[in-house]
Amino acid sequence: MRLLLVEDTYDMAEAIMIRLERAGAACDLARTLEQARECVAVQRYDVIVLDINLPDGLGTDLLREMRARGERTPILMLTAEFSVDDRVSSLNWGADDYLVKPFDHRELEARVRALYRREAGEKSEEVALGRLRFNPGARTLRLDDEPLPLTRREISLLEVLVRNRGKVVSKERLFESIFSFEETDVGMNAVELYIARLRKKLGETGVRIATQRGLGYRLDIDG
Amino acid sequence: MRLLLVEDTYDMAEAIMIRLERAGAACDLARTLEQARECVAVQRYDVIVLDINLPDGLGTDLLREMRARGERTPILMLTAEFSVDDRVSSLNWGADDYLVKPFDHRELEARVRALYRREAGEKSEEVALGRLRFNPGARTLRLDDEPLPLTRREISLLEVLVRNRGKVVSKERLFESIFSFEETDVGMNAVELYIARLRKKLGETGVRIATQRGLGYRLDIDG
DNA sequence: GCAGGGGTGACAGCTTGATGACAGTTTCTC
DNA sequence: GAGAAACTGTCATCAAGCTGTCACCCCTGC
Repeated sequence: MRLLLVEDTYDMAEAIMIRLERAGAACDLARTLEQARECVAVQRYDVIVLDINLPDGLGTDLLREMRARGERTPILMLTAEFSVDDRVSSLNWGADDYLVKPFDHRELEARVRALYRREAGEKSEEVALGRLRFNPGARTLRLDDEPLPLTRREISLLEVLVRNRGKVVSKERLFESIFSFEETDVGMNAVELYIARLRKKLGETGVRIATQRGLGYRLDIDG
Repeated sequence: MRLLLVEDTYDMAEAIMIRLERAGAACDLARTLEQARECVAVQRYDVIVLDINLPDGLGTDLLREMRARGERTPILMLTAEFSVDDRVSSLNWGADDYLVKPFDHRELEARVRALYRREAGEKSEEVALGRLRFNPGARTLRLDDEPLPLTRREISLLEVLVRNRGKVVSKERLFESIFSFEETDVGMNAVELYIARLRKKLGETGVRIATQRGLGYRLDIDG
């Protein structure tokens, strides 16, 4: 999941970043509205977490601009205190959810995940893949009820492939979903590496990753 | 698709070229207005991507010249920052679209493709060819829902034939749509080769490539 | 039957992807 | 906090697939 966090206070931003990254998101941070605009122009995000109070304007401005352009990226607003005004105007302008600070981090994680899931139209959290069952929220994979341990990166990769199972996903797209701008010096070879590692772990489970030369990879399920 | 990119900054040009070429376009690069004029004089393009700020003038000058000559080649303008002036004058002078830098590369790809498609008057992205379905954007071909893998060149060739299905396309025209000036040392035999390879892959799918001796090739659909 | 364009198999060079080994880093455990 | 274990990403090497040339054959229309 590629995520943009727009939040100016250092401590808050840091805390949220750490949590979301641990939860497997490739997470970019913007400290100002201006930075956020640049990020949004260059990168497509799965979810945006947007603070309302920013040094150079209101988060709702960005929200409004994006919706005016027809961008439907799920956006979760953060508001410093419970303000009926903020809430009403946010939802009016097309925010998908909002959260009042201070909040429980697990709450934020759950809501972000819900937005991400809703975007893909998945109803339940767990996805059945032949003999495998994948739970992106809990970040677990099981083979016939037996846990099959994967690392953070492997799960991030698998998550994108599962969301697009049966369809080809380009290597660039996979890269963007796994690595944030901060990790931009990572080579494209890393994607190939994790594909290889995933393949090895998936083994003969009936789930395969097919290579489409020059186009990308596709997750196929036997039977 | 034969495309001209007019862009002076090296990195930007490089990045765009790589993307568009991977997307199957035969892509010429002009670093100056002067170079661009030469290209346009010599070669017919399907789409032109034109930066406004160039070392020896404004992209809008070229736009104006071409429109004055009655050339209707789809042109997408690139502008360094959001300037209402640029936008208004570009669209006034007959630009077909514009994009503000920085942008998401997929956005550029999608817009270029939209212009190309519009030029041919295609409404939807996917084209039905008997039992085959061809999606030039995703660059996929399917036979009864089964993917039929083609290589980059094969798809580029097929794309031109499909756009002109039922009509004869000259070998020179096919050559120009597949190879850019940089690949000009490639022999005309290469077109024949790819025709042969395409024929082999198409097999008995009801889509045939007929040879019109001395004139070119024509894509026919049975039934 | 002959001239010239077109078709095609074989091949060599190149690009892209796969993978083992390794070193730096983080995380876990005691 | 020290040591161990696991995770990450780079590099080098290997394998597979794509590309375009060549050579040679086959048609087709005179």
